[in-house]
Amino acid sequence: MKKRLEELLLDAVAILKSNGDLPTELEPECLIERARDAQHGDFATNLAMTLAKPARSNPRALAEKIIAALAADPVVTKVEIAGPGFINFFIDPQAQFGVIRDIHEAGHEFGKSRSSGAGQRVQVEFVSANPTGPLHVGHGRGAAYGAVVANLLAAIGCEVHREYYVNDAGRQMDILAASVWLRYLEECGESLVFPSNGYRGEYVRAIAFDLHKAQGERLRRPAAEVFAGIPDDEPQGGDKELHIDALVGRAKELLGSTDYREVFDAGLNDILADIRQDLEEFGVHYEEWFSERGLTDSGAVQRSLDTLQTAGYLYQQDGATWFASTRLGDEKDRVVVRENGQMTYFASDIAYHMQKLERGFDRIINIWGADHHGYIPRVKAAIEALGGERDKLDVLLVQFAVLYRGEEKVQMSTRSGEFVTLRQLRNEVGKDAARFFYVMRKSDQHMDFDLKLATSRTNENPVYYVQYAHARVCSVFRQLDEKGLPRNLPNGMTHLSRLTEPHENALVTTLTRYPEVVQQSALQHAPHHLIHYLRDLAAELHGYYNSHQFLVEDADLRDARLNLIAAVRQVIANGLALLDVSAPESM
RNA sequence: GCGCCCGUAGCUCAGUUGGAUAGAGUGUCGCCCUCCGAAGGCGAAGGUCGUACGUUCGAAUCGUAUCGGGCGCGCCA
Repeated sequence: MKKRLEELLLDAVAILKSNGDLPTELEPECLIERARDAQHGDFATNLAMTLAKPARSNPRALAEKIIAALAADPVVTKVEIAGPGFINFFIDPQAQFGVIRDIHEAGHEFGKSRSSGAGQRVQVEFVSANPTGPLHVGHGRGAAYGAVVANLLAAIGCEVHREYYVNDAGRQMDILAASVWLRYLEECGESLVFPSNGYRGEYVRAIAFDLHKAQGERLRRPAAEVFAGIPDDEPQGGDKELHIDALVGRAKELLGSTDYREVFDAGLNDILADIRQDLEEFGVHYEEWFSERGLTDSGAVQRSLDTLQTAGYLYQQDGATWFASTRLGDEKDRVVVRENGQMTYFASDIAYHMQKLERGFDRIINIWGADHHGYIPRVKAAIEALGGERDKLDVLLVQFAVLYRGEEKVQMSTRSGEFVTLRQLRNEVGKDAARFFYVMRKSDQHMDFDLKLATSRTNENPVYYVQYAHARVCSVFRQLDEKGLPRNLPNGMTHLSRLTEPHENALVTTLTRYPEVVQQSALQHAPHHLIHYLRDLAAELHGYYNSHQFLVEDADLRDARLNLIAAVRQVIANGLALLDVSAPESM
């Protein structure tokens, strides 16, 4: 419908150009918008206002000329000029009823399109939390957001590749390995002081317990030997970083590389398996789990550095190797190889993005916690230095959610290991509410997540509100059966013109908006638009339900109304499916 | 100190990329079940869009300044 109006307008502009009323070189950006207010008709354009200045004419006069040049269309019942020069279009309500047929025919496909995505290969990397412990509620928002963005992109025709970057190398993982081993030694009966900077969570003990069961005392070393000559920990007046690093070194030394790897992998595999299961249960699926360690093993890291070297972006200073990212818009240059010869995390990330480029994605989307925003310029710089286009990469930032239980803020502390995990959240509020709440707000905005509200089974809860609309339609159809009334679907389609109530016209208009909403949400990576739409649609359904009886005597009207509410049910189900929230038949 | 994000109804948030009288939900108050599910609906009240200049036909939206809040500024990941 939008397109149709745009064509009408462009034709009119062409006529005015040939008349000499408009300069021929003018390229109008034809913007048709949906009117915000029903009084302004269905669609509006500000064309006359934007063209007024170059045409050296006043907007309202120009608008009249445009309207005069406008070809007649049976669908358009009225065109009028309003306000400073808007042209408002009124659409014949009957003309929109086709959407009910469309929805019925397309079913769960309704709302999907191919035009804007057009087979683009898009990679979406999200969550990618270090496998050093279970996912917490902060990761949950990134998980829900990433999964829905991926669904939305797929719905507009993109070929989506969902990926989790596994940070299975690096210092944090070594610290985890050391933590597991020390807990294992305790399991063996050794007595020791656990490092303040180690991973103190209960899950580490569990891993150590299993390790002890599997390996017996084989990996045991006397605590005295382990701690001999290790610099003091912070509580003893030392440096906790030096302390833990020395313990990592000692573990490698005493265990040897094979056994150390055994301990390391025990931690990694156990936690990764937990994360995978957690996400799986949350409805988050990946095409690929990409290993950081694999980048080093395959030589990709070295290769990416060589590329930068040849391109002239690397230099030596203070014994380290630096990437001259300032030349590509970063605030300072970054170290890629440390003085001690070790690669930095950033070096792996350069290699990872090189791989992303090499794999030929048309677009690369990274979803990060908002606290990483300072990291964007250097990654974009790396992409450019590697010969890629920096605009291929979109970094979408997700702010952390602050949890509340009613008025009361839920305290979280990573240090003590007593943070609220995603699993705990799911157990408390359920998958549907968790997913809905996480994407209800604009992603780069702080949000308050009220656990009490998410679990409440009342009208305050927006999840139930939308789901209830779906269940309510299902209930009507159950009633139809119970009353023994027939339903004739084709008959309803031929009598859609019986739908003349304002509620019905409004609902039909809202239904025609759905594909636009999906498209807009996808292109803007903004699932909250979809949520708002679903609430609007549910609200209109509830309003309709309260003021009109569907199961009326008049079979033609009844069939038409049933087709309408069935279409509403379908669209709600489709929207909830994109969110991966269930659409229950009864509640 | 520098950089990025954010200040909209009592509270939580939208605002279609510069458009028409700034909108929802919730809370408060008043109504609506002999009727397909009241987990619902209808109505009322509630605003100097942080503040001040500026850009133009027109600003919550763009620019500058300022106040307030968050985050980031490692040879950590």
